[in-house]
Amino acid sequence: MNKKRTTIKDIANALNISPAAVSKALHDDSRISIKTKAAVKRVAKELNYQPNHLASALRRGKSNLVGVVVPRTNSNFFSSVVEQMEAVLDKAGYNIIITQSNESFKKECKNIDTLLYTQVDGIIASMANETVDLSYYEKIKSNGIPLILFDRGENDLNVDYVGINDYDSSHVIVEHLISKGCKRIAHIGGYRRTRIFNNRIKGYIDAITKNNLPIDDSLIIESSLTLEDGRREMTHLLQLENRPDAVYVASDYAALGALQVLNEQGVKVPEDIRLIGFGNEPFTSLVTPSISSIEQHSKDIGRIAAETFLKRVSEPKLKQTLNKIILDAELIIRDSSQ
Amino acid sequence: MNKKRTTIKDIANALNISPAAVSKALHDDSRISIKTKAAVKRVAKELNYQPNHLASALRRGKSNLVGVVVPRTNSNFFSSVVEQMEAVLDKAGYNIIITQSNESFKKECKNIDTLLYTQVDGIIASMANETVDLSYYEKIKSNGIPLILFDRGENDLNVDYVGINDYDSSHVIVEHLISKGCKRIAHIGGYRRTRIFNNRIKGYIDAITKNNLPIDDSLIIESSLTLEDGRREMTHLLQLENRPDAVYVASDYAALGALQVLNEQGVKVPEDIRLIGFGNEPFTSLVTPSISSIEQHSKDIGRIAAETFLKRVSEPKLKQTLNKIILDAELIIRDSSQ
DNA sequence: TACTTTTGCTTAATCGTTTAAGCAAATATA
DNA sequence: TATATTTGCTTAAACGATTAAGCAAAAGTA
Repeated sequence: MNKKRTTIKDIANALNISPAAVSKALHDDSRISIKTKAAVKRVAKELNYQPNHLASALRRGKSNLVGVVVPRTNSNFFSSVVEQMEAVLDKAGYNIIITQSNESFKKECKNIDTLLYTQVDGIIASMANETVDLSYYEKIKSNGIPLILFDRGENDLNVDYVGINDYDSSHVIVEHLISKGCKRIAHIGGYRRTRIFNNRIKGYIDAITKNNLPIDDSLIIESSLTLEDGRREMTHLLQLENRPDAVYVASDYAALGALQVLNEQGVKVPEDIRLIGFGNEPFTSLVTPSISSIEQHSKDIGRIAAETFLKRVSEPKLKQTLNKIILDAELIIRDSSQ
Repeated sequence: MNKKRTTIKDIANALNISPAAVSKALHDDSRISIKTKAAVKRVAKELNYQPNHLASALRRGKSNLVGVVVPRTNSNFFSSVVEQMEAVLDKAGYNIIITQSNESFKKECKNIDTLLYTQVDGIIASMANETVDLSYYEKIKSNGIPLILFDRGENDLNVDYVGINDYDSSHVIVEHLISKGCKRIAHIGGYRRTRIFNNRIKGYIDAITKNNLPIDDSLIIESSLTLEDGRREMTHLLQLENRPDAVYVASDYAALGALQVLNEQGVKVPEDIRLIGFGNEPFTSLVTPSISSIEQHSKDIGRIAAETFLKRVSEPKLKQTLNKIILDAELIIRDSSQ
C-alpha cells in the first residue's frame, strides 16, 4: 500500500538509531553490536527493504556493473562465453549488462555509449566484423575503466585479450586431413583484414607448405563466411578442373552451406571430399553427415575474460598494456572428415 | 591525465555560473539564455563531459533501464524478440539489461533480484520452464514497476502478456496434415502444467475431433521437448503396432531429434511420416529434409512487449490488470510435410 | 512614471547511501 | 585510582545531478 520504498532511514526510525548505524549494520561493520545488527536485519526484512543501488553506486563511485558487447547473442559461442562471464562475475558481486551489435559498427558505438552512460565498472567486448575505427574503444580506455577484448580483438588497442590460437588450429586441421590421405585441401576463409581470419589463412598456408604440399591460389578463398557464401564458394570449387579432396571452412555456417551443395550434387562426404568447419556450433553434430569442427573453448574464454577484468579492478595501479591470453583450440572429429 | 571525470560543477566553474544553470542549459530549459546554453555545450564538449547517469537517476527516481529476463539468449526466437525490444525502447530513451535464466527457476529469481537492485524502471520477462512459484514475480509487482510477460506467461499474475495463439496454431498444423491425407497424427508436446503447451495439446485434440478423426491417447506424449526427448519419443512411436503417419512436435529441437531417428531408421519423410515442428528455428530450414514449423512472429512480440511497457510508464495511474495480446502464428511449410 | 511581467540566473534542498570524524560510555591497563 | 583503549553509536558531509523557490534586472504595460 505504501507508495514509497523503504530506505535505511525508515529502518533507523523504527529502531530509533541513526541511518549511519543501519548502513553499517547491514554491512556487518565491526563497530556495531551484534544485537543492533540482528535488530536492523530483522526490521529490514519486515519492511521488505531493498537497497537502492543507484545511491550506493553514486556514493562509492562504483556501480558493480560490467558491460558486455558481443556481435550476436544467438550464436552458441557468444552465449556460452557470456554465461561463463556471468558465473564468474556474479561470485565477485558484479552484474552484467549484455548488448549486441548485430555486426554493425554503428550499433556497437551506440552500445558503448550506453554502457559508459550506465557507469559500468568495465567493458568486455568482442568486435563487430565491420569495425575498423577504434575511437570508441579508445573512449572506453580514456574513461579509465578496464577494457577486455575476446575472440575479435585488435593489437593496436593495447589492452587485455583472450582468444584461441587460430594459427595453430589451422595446422591441426590441415594435418588431420593429410593424415586421412588428402592432398588437395581448399580453404574457404574470412577476409584477411580481420586478424583472426588472417591468422587462420596464414596457418593454413604454413601447414600446407610444412607438409610439402603445393600452394594452389585457386583453393584459397576469402568471403564473409555466411551460409550463402559457403554455398557459392563450394559450387565454385566443384567447377574446378582439378577438384579439391578436402575443404577447410573457417566458419560452421559457411561449412553448412558447403555441405548442402555437396549433398545436392551427390558428392560423397567424406569419401569424395572431406569437410571441416570452425566454431563447433551445435548444428554441426545435427546435420548429415555431422561436420568436424574446432571447439573454441567458449567457457574458458568467458571465464578468463571475467577473471582478467577482476584482476584489473583489484589492481588499478597496473596500467593497461597489450596482454594476450591465447588458448589452444580442439578439433572435434565427426563424420565429415572421418 | 585528470583522474576525475568532469561534472556539471567543473563546467559551472569554467564559466563562472552555477551548476544549476549548467544542468538547465544542458536540458535546454527555456529560462536559460541562448548564449549561455551555447557556452555550456561548448565547454561540456571541450572537457569531454559525460553525464553521470547514477546521479540523475537517483534524483529523478528513474533509471531509464528496462530489465529483460529470458530462458536463453541463444535461441533465435528469444534473441530476435530482444532485438526488437531494444530497437523500440532505444527510441524512447531506454536501455535494456538482458539476463538469462537457462531455464532454471533459481537463476530466474536471482536475475529478478539483480534487476530490482539495479533499479530498473520495468521488467519484461518470459518464464523458465521450471517456474511454478510466482512469488518473485509478485515481488516485481509490489515494487510498483510495470511487469510485461511474453511467450511463457501466467494468467494468475494479472499483468500484460504478449504471445501467439497456441491453440489456433495446433489447428492450422493438424488441418494442414489432414489436407495432405494424414489420418493418424501424433503429438509430442510439452507438459500440460505450462500454459502454452497445454494450449497446444488442447488445440491438437479439438482439431482432431473437429475433423472427425479418433483421439488415440498413445499418440499424445508429454515431455521436456529437448532434442533427446524428441529422439526417445519418436523411437517409441515407431515401435507402436499402428504407427502414426504424421508427427506434430511442439518444439523444433525435439522435432530435430525425431527427424534424426526417422532418418536413421530409414523411414521416409514426408512420404511415410510427415513431420512438423514449432518455433521456426533457423536449423529447420538447414536440415534434410527441411522441417515445416510455426513462425511465432518474434519481431512483433518484441515490439509489442516494448510498446506495452512504454504505455504502462506513460500512464502510471492505470492499474495492472490481465491484458493479453495474442498474435496469430504462421505455418511455414517445408519438405517434411510437403 | 509606476506598476506588472518576463528573463536569466542563484540558492539550497533533495534523492538514498556511505564514511570520515567525533564523542560518550564501557572496559582494560598500569 | 587514574589513564588508555575499545565499543557502539551519532553527526555531518559527501557522491552528481535535478528542481522548487527566490530574486534582481530587463522589458512590457497602463
